[in-house]
Amino acid sequence: MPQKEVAHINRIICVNGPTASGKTALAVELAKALDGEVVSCDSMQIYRRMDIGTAKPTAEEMQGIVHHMIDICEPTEDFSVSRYTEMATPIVDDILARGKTVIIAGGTGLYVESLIKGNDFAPVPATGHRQRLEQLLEEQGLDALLQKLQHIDPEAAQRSQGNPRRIIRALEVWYETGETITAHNARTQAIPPRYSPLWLGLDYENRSDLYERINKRVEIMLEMGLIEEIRSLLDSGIPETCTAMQAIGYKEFVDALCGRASLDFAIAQVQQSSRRYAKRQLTWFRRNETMHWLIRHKGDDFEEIIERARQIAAHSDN
RNA sequence: GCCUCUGUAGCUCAGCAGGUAGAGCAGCGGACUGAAAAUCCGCGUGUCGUUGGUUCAAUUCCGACCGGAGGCA
Repeated sequence: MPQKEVAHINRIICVNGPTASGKTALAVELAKALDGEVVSCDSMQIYRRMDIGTAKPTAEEMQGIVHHMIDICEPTEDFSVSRYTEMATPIVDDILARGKTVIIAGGTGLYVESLIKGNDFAPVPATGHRQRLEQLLEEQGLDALLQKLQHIDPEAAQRSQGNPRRIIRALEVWYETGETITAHNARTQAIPPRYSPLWLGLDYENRSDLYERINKRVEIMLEMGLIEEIRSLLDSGIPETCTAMQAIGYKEFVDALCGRASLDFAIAQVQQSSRRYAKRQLTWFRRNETMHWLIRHKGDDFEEIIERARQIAAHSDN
């Protein structure tokens, strides 16, 4: 088990917030101001050739700042939080060792949290348990699985009501490791966090302004050639069923390309899914009591946001 | 111009043989330890178009008016 040390205070800054709130730009500005490198924390920007729809920063937007954890795997690969932390942790440590600031930027709450806390995950060797459980779900339904879990780990059963993913995962952990997921979580949560970052959160004062930006951004993605990007992914043999293609802005346009939906319908769907996603992201980040929120207003001057972020970074010693 | 249908939540609509109303979607809130852009849980007050009338009581019945759809001329 890796030894956990709390890194030097304020050498790590997390930039979080909902999609389209300005994380990418703020991260780059902070990196420029604080001699930093950016570690992306986004579950979809990891995939190569999925650039437009994931709002991956362009070379121009990066302004020469080094970005990590982007374009690290193929769209056909299975990825996971576990792989994310395994890859990102040594990168963070290396940046710190070189005396630079780490800017962890992204909207995938589970990934950031796991990286910061240093979570370790119950291993899942490829013994086929998950496949077997998924088949059971097909054949016998969710209640059958829930009953099994009820005997093994009543607490997890209680928490997972109606949620097939969680129920299967909880059972899987038990069959693979002989430890319940509840016990595993309790054990790992007792370990102190690996890092102690400064948390910065971006949000809009009015939800409707955020949503306007999200809607607009979908249109911009189309102008940038999102449809062509998706078509070329499909042409190169990426199956539309793989996890990467379930990303918002991909699955909907795949439907349109295959004639299962009109383009207008797909656009509306992408916008709506993005809005809901933004809401879920906010739910995740809002529970972080140590988050310093940078509240944006419609048509605000982003320079001011950057300046306030710099101020907080300079004065913070939490 | 006449006739018929219609006007109930942001949208699509249900309902009330008279006792001030409820679904789906949208929206909002929440959860989250190996798919997380995933997966799941919770939340339904709105001048029942306006205005008169009948009635103890009208969103519900009757009239007029104002919107919308269709038909006949």
